Amino acid sequence: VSFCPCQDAPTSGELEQFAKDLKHKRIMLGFTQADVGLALGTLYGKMFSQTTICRFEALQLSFKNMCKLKPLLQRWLNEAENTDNMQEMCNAEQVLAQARKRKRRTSIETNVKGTLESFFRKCVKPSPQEISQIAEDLNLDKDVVRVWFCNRRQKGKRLLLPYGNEAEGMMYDMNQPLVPSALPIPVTSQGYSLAPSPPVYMPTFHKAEMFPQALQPGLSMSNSGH
DNA sequence: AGTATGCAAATAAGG
DNA sequence: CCCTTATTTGCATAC
Repeated sequence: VSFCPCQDAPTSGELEQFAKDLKHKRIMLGFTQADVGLALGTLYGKMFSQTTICRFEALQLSFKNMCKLKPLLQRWLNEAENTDNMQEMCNAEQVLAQARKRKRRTSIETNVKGTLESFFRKCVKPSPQEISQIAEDLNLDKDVVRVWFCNRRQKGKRLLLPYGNEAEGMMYDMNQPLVPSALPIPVTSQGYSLAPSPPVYMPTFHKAEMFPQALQPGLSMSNSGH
């Protein structure tokens, strides 16, 4: 049998409340965001970074993502409030290092990135063999290079995407397929009304951050060094 | 010392 | 296995 990923589909209001609660109690109990992320690892075998916990508390994740993480954090909160030996859970990283399911994020050095860029200019889509070669040359993992090219291609397209304009309306409809009816919003019959691809949660109403990350503030081309 | 954030790795899902 | 598109996550570092 299967079970619905979104068991009880929290409402945006519930999420807001929970996030607020979590943060408050977390601080009361004397834990940092990093502690929580680590504890989730010992609790579920899936740890998270301080960044993610931070974003959860600030409701800066997509609605779906918030729903997915809520149960985990809910459980952490319960454990933590029961004054167990939480301290240990936050330090058992070594023993449960396998708790890290996700591959560690690789940091590619600036100069190496430059080299990759030059390869990219020569060939946007290298064959597996070529990728292996490049990987060897740069002393990187083959998959790291392969993924780099995938992400690079994706970025290329993103920068090329046509954006109508950045009107204040914020009603981004990107590209409506071929729907004759010019309905601004698809109106999903739910308490949560956002376009097909809700980028970020958006508690009340902000104005920025409507776009995932494609829209960059002002300049989006060259990046002045530092 | 924690927490926020920009950029972009890594991953999920359908081919 | 690899690609693409859409998203999730986190390193690094600014705050």
